[in-house]
Amino acid sequence: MDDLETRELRYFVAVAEELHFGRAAERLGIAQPPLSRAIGKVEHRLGVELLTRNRRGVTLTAAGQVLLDEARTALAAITAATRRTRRAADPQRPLILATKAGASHELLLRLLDVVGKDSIEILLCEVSEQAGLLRDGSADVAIMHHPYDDLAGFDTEELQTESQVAILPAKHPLAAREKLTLAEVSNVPDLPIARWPQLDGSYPDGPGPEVHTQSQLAQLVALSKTLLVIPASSRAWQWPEHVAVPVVDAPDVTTLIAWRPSSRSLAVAALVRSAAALRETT
Amino acid sequence: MDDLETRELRYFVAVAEELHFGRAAERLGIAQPPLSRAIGKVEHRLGVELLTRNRRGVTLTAAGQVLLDEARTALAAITAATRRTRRAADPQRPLILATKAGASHELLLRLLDVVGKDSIEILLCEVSEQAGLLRDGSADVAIMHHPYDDLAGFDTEELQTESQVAILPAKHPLAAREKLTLAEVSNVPDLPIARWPQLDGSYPDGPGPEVHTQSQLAQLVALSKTLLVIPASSRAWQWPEHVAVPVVDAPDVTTLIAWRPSSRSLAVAALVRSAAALRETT
DNA sequence: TGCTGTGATACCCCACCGGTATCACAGCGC
DNA sequence: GCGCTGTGATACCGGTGGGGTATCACAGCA
Repeated sequence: MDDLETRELRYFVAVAEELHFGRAAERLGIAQPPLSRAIGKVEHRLGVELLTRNRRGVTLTAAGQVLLDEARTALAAITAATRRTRRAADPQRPLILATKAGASHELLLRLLDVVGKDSIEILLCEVSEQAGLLRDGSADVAIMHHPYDDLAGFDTEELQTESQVAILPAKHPLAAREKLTLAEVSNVPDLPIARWPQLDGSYPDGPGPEVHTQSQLAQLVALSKTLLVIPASSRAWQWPEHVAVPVVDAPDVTTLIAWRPSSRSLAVAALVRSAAALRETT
Repeated sequence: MDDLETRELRYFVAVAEELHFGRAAERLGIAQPPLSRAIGKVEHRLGVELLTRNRRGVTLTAAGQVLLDEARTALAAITAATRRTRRAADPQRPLILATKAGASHELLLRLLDVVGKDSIEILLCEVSEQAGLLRDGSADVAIMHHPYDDLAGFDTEELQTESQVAILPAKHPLAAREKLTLAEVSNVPDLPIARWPQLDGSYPDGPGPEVHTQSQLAQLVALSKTLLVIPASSRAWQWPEHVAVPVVDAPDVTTLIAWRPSSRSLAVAALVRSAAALRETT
């Protein structure tokens, strides 16, 4: 009836993200007039104003913001449909496991050891990307970390629990300490906590540096610009310029294996079983 | 790039559900040849065989089954996008609360009393429909019941916990009992447990009658065809021909209020707060 | 007062969706 | 063996509409 077409969703997301018809059109590989028309038609069909075109630029209305969120998830579902279908048709497809680089490294090695390296493909991703990769069909299972990652909508199995350490520049006074508390690390004036981009791509206010990848963060710690608190097993973080100090009152971090509840894949179930068995033998 | 169009998703779902091009075309309001072409084109683009056309009928391949699931959720996301956008643009929209008819009736009345009847619209639905209504934007919040309903993907707040009762035909010998156990009610030869349709619309095997609405079930109990075990507060079930007997070892049922985690609506948050406050004063 | 950069409008073309007519083929009754 | 029926696929054709170019309207700004 008045469902939006895939094309219209893509077009709107492009405009809403660029906030500029010309650039959005370029990104989409079409000319600007058809784009204007398409967006106008969507607004007319919905009976809702999505964008306010004032002199010098475009802004989202509240309804437009809602549609941006919804359109993104709808598009993810659509690409997931083709991806999962293609993969379902491939007889010897390996499972794809998404995990943050460097996190729970030993556990991952043990898991690979048990299930065999060939039956799984590892997809290394940046912080908190796993949920999106599971959702859009790029991955079948993911290693995630409570309470860091958003587990909403996934089935999970706990694998291990561990304490957290502060990663500090080796030269910093706090690096010599035997142990630290959250209070001590949360307000170090010369090592402000780094700021990650929010869902809309903007950064929260604060004194810390802006980062969007793990390696940036590692670099910034080495440069004595920031500190961070992470699970003890995140070995990839340990540069020579880093020192890890236990944070005694930081909440424990649970490593979990997560998958989509609607997945009926036997291979996923077997992998989860293997991972859970791994936990019990340790 | 090679995302499926909304139209193609709808077409495929229709064919996959009907397993018959002619009927599917009729349901879609188009002629059969364009439908055949469209499906063929999708198969070609994906490089995957979705349907096997053998003499006398069509069947889904494994990949086709995957696409059917994925396409359904993608379509739900698409319709949700327009619905939520329209609702976001409506300044005095009431919240829509989905709930099974008759379940947690008193609690619902108290909630309406607190927040005001005009700020909420009640959407009565059949068993386990709430999740779908939340997902496709038909409802903003839902009253759900653990462990009956699938809470995956939603944020929830517990509201109350209660024991369960067996609903029996008044004339049945077991109806005279003070209390019952799960073992006693689970294998009564003349009152077999009713069978609900599964996700694919088919019914599981078993001796019990097939049902797909609550009222059918209530009727069947009154006719001495089946029995059921439900939360004690489900008052709407209490026909004159019914008797409720406590089932002492049945697991407690928790009534929850559920909403989509991505909802940033202040009204939803306020409603949840009101509901939680209701719990504490009781 | 131009100049620049923005999105909207005017107009044209052709790709593609959907329609009708027809085919290919398998079951089935005789 | 013959039609007859019911299935999905193919052939062809016309109209809608998406995309293109050219241009406008208008606001900032030197």
